[in-house]
Amino acid sequence: MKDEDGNNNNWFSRWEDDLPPPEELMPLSQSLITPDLAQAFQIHKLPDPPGPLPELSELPEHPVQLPEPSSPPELLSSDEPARTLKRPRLVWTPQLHKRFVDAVAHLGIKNAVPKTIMQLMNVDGLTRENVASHLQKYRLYLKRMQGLSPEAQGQGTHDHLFSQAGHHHHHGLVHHRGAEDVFSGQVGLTTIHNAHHQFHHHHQSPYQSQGHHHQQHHIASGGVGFFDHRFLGRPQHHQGMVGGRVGVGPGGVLGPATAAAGIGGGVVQVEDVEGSSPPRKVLTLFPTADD
DNA sequence: GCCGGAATAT
DNA sequence: GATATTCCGG
Repeated sequence: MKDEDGNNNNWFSRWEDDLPPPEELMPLSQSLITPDLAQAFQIHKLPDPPGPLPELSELPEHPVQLPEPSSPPELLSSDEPARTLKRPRLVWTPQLHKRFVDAVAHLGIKNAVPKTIMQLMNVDGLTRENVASHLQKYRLYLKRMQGLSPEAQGQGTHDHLFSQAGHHHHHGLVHHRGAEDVFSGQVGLTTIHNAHHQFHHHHQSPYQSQGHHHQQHHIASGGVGFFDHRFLGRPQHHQGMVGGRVGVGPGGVLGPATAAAGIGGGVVQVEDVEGSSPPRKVLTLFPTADD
């Protein structure tokens, strides 16, 4: 136990120092235990044992996987479907939310319905109900945005991310009123250009390989023109029933079923990045891997 | 019966 | 407050 007072502590002392800022990177497999459980046990952070902890730098290309509970603490026979088990609450991490927003943006308002969004998001284990619930909240968020000055919108002075991703624990003098630190995705920061389907990222898709559906959208930020009108009238382009079934019905603890959908179509996303004198833009293919 | 959306519950 | 579940109309 040599402690050199400063920076030569063992991992135990500095394990959280090494944690990259949430804004930097965030593994898509965040909850090792269910939020409920964590809450019930009043666990806020779970010190990962010194072992193979989720690699932050090893983000796979895209097939997003929802963290699945290995199994409820209770007994779970290896052959019991346990169709009465409840799946843990979904935690909408910024990454997931971004996928959601991207999906919604790419679908027209006409197609931006739970099922379609869910399919586009292509997240393993994500249910239609999950999306529906989130969508409901998202719409409320948008509605509140409507009545705000354009400044206030992009002005996400504090781009709060809800979920337990960027937990601040400051209680003091931050009195907010109105909708400031609510949803705040990069909704107001992201510009989506329509691009021709140039790329074809195909990953393993055990379930389906749908063709490409390319939707073109222009989402400008800063303007009051949210994705409102452009939302209101989109040529539909249904891809028909994709057989993408991600696992589990009721309570089915879906394993690491890597359900990936071949999201064809290359929609390029352009976002402004600050930090340098000349703001630069970054292109991202739709099925953002770097989210 | 499936789905979407709002209301309501946890 | 966030997410889930229920309810109801289409």
